[in-house]
Order: sequence, then C-alpha cells, then structure tokens
Amino acid sequence: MTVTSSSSASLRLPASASSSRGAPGKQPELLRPDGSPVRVLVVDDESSLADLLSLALRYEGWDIRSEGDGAGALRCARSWRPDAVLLDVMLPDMDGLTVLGRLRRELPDVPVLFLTAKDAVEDRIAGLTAGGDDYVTKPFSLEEVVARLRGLLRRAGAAAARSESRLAVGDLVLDEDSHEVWRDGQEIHLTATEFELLRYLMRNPRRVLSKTQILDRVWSYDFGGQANVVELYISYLRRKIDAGRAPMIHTRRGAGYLIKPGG
Amino acid sequence: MTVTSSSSASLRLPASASSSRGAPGKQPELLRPDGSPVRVLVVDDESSLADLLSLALRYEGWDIRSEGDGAGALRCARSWRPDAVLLDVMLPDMDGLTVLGRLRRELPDVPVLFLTAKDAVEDRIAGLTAGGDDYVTKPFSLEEVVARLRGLLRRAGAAAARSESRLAVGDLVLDEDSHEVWRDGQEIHLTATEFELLRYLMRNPRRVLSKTQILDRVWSYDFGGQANVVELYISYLRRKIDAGRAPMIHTRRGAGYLIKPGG
DNA sequence: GGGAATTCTCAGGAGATTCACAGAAAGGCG
DNA sequence: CGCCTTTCTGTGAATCTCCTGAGAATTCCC
Repeated sequence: MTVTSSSSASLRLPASASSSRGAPGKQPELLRPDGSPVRVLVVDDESSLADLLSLALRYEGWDIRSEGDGAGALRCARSWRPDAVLLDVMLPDMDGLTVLGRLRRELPDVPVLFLTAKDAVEDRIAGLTAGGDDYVTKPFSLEEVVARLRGLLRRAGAAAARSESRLAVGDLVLDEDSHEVWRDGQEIHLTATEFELLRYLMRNPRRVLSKTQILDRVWSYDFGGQANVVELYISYLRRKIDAGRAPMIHTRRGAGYLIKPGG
Repeated sequence: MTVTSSSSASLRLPASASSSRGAPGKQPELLRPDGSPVRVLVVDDESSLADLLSLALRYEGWDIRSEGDGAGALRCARSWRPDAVLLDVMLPDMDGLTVLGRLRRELPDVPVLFLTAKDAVEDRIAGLTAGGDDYVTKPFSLEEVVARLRGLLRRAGAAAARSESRLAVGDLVLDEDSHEVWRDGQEIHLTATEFELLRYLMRNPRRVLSKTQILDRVWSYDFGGQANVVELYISYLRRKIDAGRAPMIHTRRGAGYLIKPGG
C-alpha cells in the first residue's frame, strides 16, 4: 500500500479572500489547487435522502456525485478522486466499515463524514472518528451536515485555511471550533439550536432567509412542528445578541429575516 | 535510558512553532530535516487494526506505510527508510524478535514501538525496550500509541525538540514524559485514564470534542461500555483540576467538552 | 493473600433546552 | 383611524442532557 502523504487533499481558499461572505450560491469557499470546486461523493441507498443532500451540497458550490452502494462508491472514488466522502454506514451491498476500509486504501487522506441512525450509535464502531473523520446521526439538519463537512475539509486542507473557523458579521463573531460567540468582544452563551440558527444567518449575511428556508436548513428534515419555532428562536437570539445594542437581526415582513452589521 | 545521539534520525520542529495548537490535522509537529513529514512504518497482520492505526497516525500529519508481515516490513524499511516503526510482535511469517534483529541491522537508530498482547509482556519485551524503544499492550487507546510514538520520535530527534514534552493551557501544565500535572504550580495526582483524557483535551485546546470522539481516542478500541464513562471522568478531572479555581473544562451541551484557559 | 486504588455500571436528580399555545404588539392597508 | 395579518414573546410542560453518589468488579501493589 503505497501511501503518499497529502496529494490531492490540499485545499486552499479562493483568491478573492472575501471569506466573511460564506454565502452559498456560486461562490465556493474552498477550492482545489487547480481552482475547481471541491468534490464530494455522497453514498446513500435511500435516494430521497441522497437527493436532498446532493441538492444542499451543490448549493454550497461543491461538485457532487452520488452513489447508492459500496461498489459504486469505490468505483467513483477510484476514478473521480473526491475531496471528501459522505457515507451512510448502512448500505445494501456491504458493511459501512468494509467500504471505509477499501475507501481508505484508495484515498488515504480524504476525510469521511458518516451518516448513522441514532440508536446505532450505541453499538458504535471504535475509531469511527479516530482519524479526524466525523459522523452525523439521523435525522440530521442540513446545516449540520454542511458545517461538519466544511470542518473536515478545512482541517484536511492547507494549514492556511485552518484559521478559517470563524465567521464575523460586524462586531459579531462566531467560532465553529469552540462553539463560542462574541458580540463586541463579550462572550455570549447560546444553546445548540440557537447556535445553528445564528451560524446559518451569519453564513448568509445581508440576505433575506424565509422561515421555511430556515426550517429546512436548521431543523432536522423530519421535524414536524410549527413553523413558529423559527420566530421563537429568532426572539431568543435577539435577546442575547441584540440586547441593548444596535440590532443586527432584522425582520422583513412577509419575507423572512436577515442579519447585517449594525447601522 | 540509552538514547543514541541520533545520526540520520534528527528531527526538528516546524518553522512555524505554533506548537500550542497540537491540533491534529495536516500540520505535522515533527518534521524531517528536509521538511517532509515524519515517516512511520506500521507492521501488523490484523488489517483492521493496521487500518485504524494508519488512520490515526496519518491524522497526526505523519507519512504512513503499512505492511502485514516481517518480510514486507524489512523490504519497506530498506527502501523507504522510516523514522519510526510500529511493530506487532506477533507476525505470521516470523518471530517479532527476528524482525527486530534484522530491522536493527537495517535501521540502527530508528526507534521501534512494539504492540504486544497483555500477558506476553514480561519475558522478552521488557528487555527490548532498553535501547530506547517502547511498547504498548493490546488493547490500547489511540492516544496512548500516538503519545508513545511522539515520545520516541522526540527523543530520537534533536535535543532542541526535547522541551516539547510539556503541554500547557493557561496555568495548567502536563508533562508527557513524567506524567505529572500541575495547576498553578501545584502538583495534581491523576490516574492513568484521567491523565489520558486530560492530555487529549489539552492537545486540542479551545476545540469542542464530542463524547464519541473522546471515547474513540482515549479508550481502548475494544471498549464496549457506555459513553457515559466520559461524563464520569470529566467529573473526576474537574474535581481535581478545577476544584475551587476558575473552571477550565467546559461543557457544550449537546456538543461535547472543551478545555480553555480560565475566563 | 489482602488491602488500596482504579475502572466502570447504574440510577436518581438537577437543570437546561425545546416547543406548543395564546395573547400582545406591530405593521400594512383601505 | 380601524381592521386584518403577521410577528413577537410570556408561560409552562415535556423532554433531554449532564452530573454525581453508591457500589460492584477488576487490577495493582506490598
């Protein structure tokens, strides 16, 4: 097994390092050395989920391919050389670990994000996250998958990209590694859901996000509750983020919410 | 401890000595004289273990090759010239001692970390470690293997790198060689597991580590228990580390734990 | 062999978090 | 200005996460 260290796995920031604008759309944040978008291979036999994921990841500006079984995944890995793999541990033709093992032999340095059922965590497989890989349990939110994938890509990439774990909008700063948030230098404690909502807003500054959009992105895909939770959580966020200060979270009546630097 | 004052095996710290961020990833902490990453040869016939080890070591930023038997190991040693060898003493084709002997003829100054079953320790292995080598018994934790390997590489390398055996986060200091820990100058006694957990946290300061991550890294690969032990040991650590003082170990509900200087 | 130290399971309880509901407040429009 | 719609937020209940004491099992050490 001839393992060259990092060959294809070096990633870099785009030339126009306007990195604060993590705006999904057509501006990928991470690029391959040749300037082409990052490649992500999605492996899931449930086609509806695979479609949902592909769509969301494409929206990040990444190049996506999707496979429904282990054999296809390996074939694709071999020929397409993705920069990251999103792998459901339950596949029809082979055990997730088997796929992982062979994948590793093919792409030693490519990070893998596992999708696993909630209860399967208990009979977890030792070392699932050992090599810097990560996992997400179903049902997940798209924001979570995207965030973890970005984390993996960031850490697998060039050292220069390492500092990029922070989002900033005005004097509001969010650190994805430590899960810390500051406004004007002062630390603010957020709950898990508040944190994800804020991260989504901050990754789309100055852009109106509808309640539906937010619900689809930040809440799990199987959430069955009222769309009103978004209002509730916006309210929570305002209390913590905007309290006293110039408001950064704005309501666009009939359209949605947006975040922008005070003023 | 007969530390051969290395010849070819001189290692050095990376130019950018941002060593406080022992953050696993692509930033190797130890480099060869030519700036390329350290090379480690993994020799184990159990492929799943070899894969797990390769994964974890590669994540340290090292260049890894893996062989399944003594013959292959010797071949690789000869042509690839690794900086360290991770050697299972139970190999299909030849006795671990034999492999070691020939390895030594090939690479006189390269340190070897033995993997051995628990009960086989006594007799012969102990003697082997006299030359600066070390050993780890199965089942092991990844943190332990990585730590020992780092220790070997460090000691085999330049003296300048010697000071690197200490981790510090705020006024908390941990010595990897002596296994001593101080908070604000005062020594704190930790059990083996507590020590490994703290080391893992301190090697990833200001980063949220999930319970699964911790379990995968700090506990043996064959541990089958509840993820709840992590909570328990965090609790123990807090009692010893944070007692009275400003807490350094923080809980991120729903995400994991992180350590950071008081504040 | 016996005592001490260590590791780990189990379960109760404290507290944090999520969410539905409903009335209050605010915005838009004729 | 009055009415209707949309958004905001207080309340409280259900749930979930995490902490920790007690004690069993195991290992270590003398």
